[in-house]
Amino acid sequence: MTSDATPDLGNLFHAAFRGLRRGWMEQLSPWGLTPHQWRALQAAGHHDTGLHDAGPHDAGNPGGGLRLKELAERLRIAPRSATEVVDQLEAKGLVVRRPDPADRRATHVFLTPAGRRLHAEVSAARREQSERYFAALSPADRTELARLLGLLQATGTPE
Amino acid sequence: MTSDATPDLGNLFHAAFRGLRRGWMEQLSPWGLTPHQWRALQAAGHHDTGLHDAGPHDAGNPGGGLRLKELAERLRIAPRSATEVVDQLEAKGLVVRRPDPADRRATHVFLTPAGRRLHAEVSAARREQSERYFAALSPADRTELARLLGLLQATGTPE
DNA sequence: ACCCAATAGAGAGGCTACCTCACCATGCGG
DNA sequence: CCGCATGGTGAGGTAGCCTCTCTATTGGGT
Repeated sequence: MTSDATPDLGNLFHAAFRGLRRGWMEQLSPWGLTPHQWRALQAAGHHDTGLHDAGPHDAGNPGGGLRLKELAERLRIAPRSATEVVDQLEAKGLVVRRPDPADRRATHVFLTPAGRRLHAEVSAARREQSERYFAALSPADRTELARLLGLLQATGTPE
Repeated sequence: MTSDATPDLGNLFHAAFRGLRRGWMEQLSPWGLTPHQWRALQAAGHHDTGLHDAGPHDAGNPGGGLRLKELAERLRIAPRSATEVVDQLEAKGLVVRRPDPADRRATHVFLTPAGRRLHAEVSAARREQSERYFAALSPADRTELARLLGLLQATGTPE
């Protein structure tokens, strides 16, 4: 290539990330989830898990409900596309739609027990795979990497 | 969630990488290139740049010639899909197809002068953007990051 | 020298994940 | 009660990828 004097962090980053992502996608397929479906499930689960019954500060947001609009924003897709992802997850029995009692225009997405279970399973598997991937690094190196990535994320993700 | 108990390098990695990639894709659009088109151009240019950039001294063995099959392998797409990408690049006047004189079944892809110029431009712009992205890190940190990514790439990318 | 499986590329057709535009029901300030 | 904004979705389009199939070639075995 051009020069190894300039390691080109961008390329390195890309190459390294690809290894992680490939394993990640292979991880998903046994469960029949596409990356986006997983992300949606995760987004819905993020509201659901642990925050359940949290209540008052989430006005009219009963525990696991994520509006489709919000979901679209999180996945950075058009609202219409969020409808599709939710359709798919609903067809798989992983989530359900429930009307927002406070705003009857809005629909909330809830994880079903199956959805919650699968979310937990995939989370665990993903963590384990991630663990395996980063096993090449010593604990000190991992800490260091986390620090550096944190720096990048802080400046690189304005929002 | 468990996000602060377990730093979860995977997530961190993903988040940080996304910042880089977003900028990268925005970088491409002014030139009317999709990420895949750029990757294909780069793959073709990889054969071309630096090796034979000035001289068509061996028109027989294509200095810039990349078989579509090879291109497909590099982009990790089906051979048929490589045809499409090359079609697009050819329509833009960035590459040309030329038959392999040694194997008349094969077709080689060459960068046109315009393609070579654009490749250089985008490379420079990308490097600059990358530079800006990693500006959050001190030189020492960058070296460190490069080392860590190198470790990951080595083990995480078997091929 | 020939035949036949293997290979390179491309045509046809299909799938999926996105998008935009139009539409309906609802909410809310006048 | 009206008019406009907002949440979700039906309809329809596009881009990128796939597999299946076809043609032209190549090269090894007999």
